[in-house]
Amino acid sequence: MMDGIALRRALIEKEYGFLNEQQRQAVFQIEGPLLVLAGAGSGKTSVLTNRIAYMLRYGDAYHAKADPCFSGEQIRHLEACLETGLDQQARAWLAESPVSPHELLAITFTNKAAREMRERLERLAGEEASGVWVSTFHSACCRILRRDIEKIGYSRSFTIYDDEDQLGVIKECLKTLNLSDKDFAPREIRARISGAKTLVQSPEELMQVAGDFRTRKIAELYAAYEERLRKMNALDFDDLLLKTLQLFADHPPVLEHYARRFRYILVDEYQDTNRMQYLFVHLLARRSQNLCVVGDDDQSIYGWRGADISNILDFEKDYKGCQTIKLEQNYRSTNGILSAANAVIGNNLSRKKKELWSAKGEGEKAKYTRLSDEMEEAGYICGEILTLRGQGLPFGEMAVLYRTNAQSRVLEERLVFSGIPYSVYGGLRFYERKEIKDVVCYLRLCANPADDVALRRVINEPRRGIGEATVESLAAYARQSGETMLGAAMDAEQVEGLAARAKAALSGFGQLMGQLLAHKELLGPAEFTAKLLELTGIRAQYDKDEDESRARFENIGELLGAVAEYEKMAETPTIEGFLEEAALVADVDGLREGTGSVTLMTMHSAKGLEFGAVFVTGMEEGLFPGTRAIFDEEKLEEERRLCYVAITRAKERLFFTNATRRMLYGAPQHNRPSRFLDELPETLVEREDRSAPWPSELRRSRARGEERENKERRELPRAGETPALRKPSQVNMAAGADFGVGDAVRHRRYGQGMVVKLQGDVAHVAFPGLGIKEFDLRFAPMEKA
DNA sequence: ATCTTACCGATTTTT
DNA sequence: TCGGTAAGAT
Repeated sequence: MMDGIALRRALIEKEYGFLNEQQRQAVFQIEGPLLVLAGAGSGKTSVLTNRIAYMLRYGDAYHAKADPCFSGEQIRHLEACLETGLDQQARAWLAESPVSPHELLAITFTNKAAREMRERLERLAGEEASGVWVSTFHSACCRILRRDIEKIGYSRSFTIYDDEDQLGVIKECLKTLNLSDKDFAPREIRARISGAKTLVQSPEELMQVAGDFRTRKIAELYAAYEERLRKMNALDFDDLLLKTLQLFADHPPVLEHYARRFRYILVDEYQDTNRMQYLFVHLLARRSQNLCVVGDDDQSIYGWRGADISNILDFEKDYKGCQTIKLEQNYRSTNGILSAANAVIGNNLSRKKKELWSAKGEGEKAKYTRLSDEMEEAGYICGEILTLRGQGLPFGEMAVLYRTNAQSRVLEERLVFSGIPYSVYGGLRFYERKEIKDVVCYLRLCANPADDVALRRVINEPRRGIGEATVESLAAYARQSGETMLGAAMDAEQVEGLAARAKAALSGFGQLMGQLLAHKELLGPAEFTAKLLELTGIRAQYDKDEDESRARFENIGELLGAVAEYEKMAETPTIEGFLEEAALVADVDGLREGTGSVTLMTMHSAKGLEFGAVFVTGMEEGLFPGTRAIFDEEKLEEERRLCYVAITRAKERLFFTNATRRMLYGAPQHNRPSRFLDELPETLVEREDRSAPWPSELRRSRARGEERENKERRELPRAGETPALRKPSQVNMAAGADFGVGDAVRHRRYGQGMVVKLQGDVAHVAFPGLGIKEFDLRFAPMEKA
């Protein structure tokens, strides 16, 4: 007969019998650090949610050393349960000091992941689940900061700036520092500042490590940027984490409070954490050591935005006594697809070895097809899509993946032409639309009168005759009087050097804001927003009989709907609360699932999704892997991981395509097939070359017997006409040197190459590792080497 | 102040 | 090729 401990274990194992051995191990291991290396499609979310549900219900019952001391009657009942399954009674007896919901913190990267986890958890654990903090890094930090940010010198009503707002601030800073946005592209500055913040580097620290003039200037910009943000009581997305770290560092009792509270912490997608996120988790978990991280180093594809893969690779070093569990059984794909994925990723050196397998059969072979150009590629894909549809696969189960968004256009054209329903993922999100952002900025200005960025945006929206010059005078006045711009606008009469008309316009705006602020006190968020639309004239502005106006106002209607929805849901609804939701939960109109259309998206955004059939397009050197990755081993490995992610999205069917010749950014490219294709074993892929010896548009026009127009298209050399007989003036006018086939050349961007073909003004130049590119010699920044 | 035309530059993206 | 932005016209 079993003892109490063994019986308890047996029962709990039975209760979680739907999980595999490794998954169960991960669920039951709740004390101490735990690293779960979850391969693609290995049931990671299931482990995460079941682990939480297990903790809430059973505590540490599986590993508990204390004898449960069951009575004879209990034992009889429980043993019966071993056969029949557990009932409520049995479950209650098994529990061993269950974890309380408020001791749990589960962190994800995206709102979508948080929502999914919360939903699944509620299904598993019911009511109790609502007490668990399931949130993104950013919203967890936001919550912490709303409580205590005053301790580090911000007001609790701080505003969150998105990247567009950031650019505005950076442009302002460039002016103050007298720097040109030509030399310091605002987007680059933003990336550099974000990079520094991600490394938890202050402006001073950046200045200290700055080796060159440029970086020193960037450090100055960073300092100015920080100062501006602080004045405006605003935080950017990085600040949500950074300021939380600062709060923890400067006020240990605050950290103490959360570290004590969150005895159990789970982090999803750990391979994507950056330094700030690592530290945040580390600080909270240092005391309890009950930290469970789940991730897959092979799916780390966000290194370029600060994700530090060594966080997951070094977890075992950081957390002594850590348990590591690998989930290698895949529940998504056929073995053929998994072997392809394993083969590709096996070429990476810095990784934890994993080998995916599945209980599904071998499945259909993957198919690689080489086409002539991107139009042919798109056409081929449409053909295959229709075939698959004919075989009964719904459109909604198919995805076309590409490396860059620019590739989607041609695909879309062909899909429309073929009458295939599709939806493109990516592009402008709801809260980034102009009309929405305008309204949101009015709301923001009402919530935080110091939000000068919002003011600049709305002060002349709709048009009320306040131009750039007026705004700059206002800003100057505000700067020297130490007021906010709104404050300055409210006593516009004081502002010097302004025409009477400008002053009048400014005070008009000031009065408008005064009215709005008064109404804000009296009305609920939804009513207030409606009022705002009237008073500002936004409603009137869009009240025109044009399609665009109507569409934009419809969006505003949706925004009103979102405010009303928020008002219904929130305990104490406020404009501030709504704005926080809008800033952090930007996916009101995310990808509509189950719409029965083919999905077009980048390989990056496909992470976490799955489809019956997947097309991985543009498999070309220079595109995938991209030019920048080819000479950089680390970047190349990240591209390879991206390839792995793309492949593992497929459940049943997998297609690779590429084109001999591709128009990219208006310039024709000739790329060799991607090296990732070479890494796929011959036995796993069926290869077909459908590329034509001539460019397809040429073939088409020939077939139609058309005359080729000379303007854009180049003439092919005709028989009897050699390049040497061409008028010299047409050859290399600007280049100043005569090029011939076989010449070594140096291109400003691509470096050393060799001319392989000359057609009039067009030279075909081969670059090692990059393939052949075509240049118009009259303009190409290229010289003889 | 606002509208129109010439340029430049260009992975990947969430919060 | 496309879109966003900067200088020029009205």
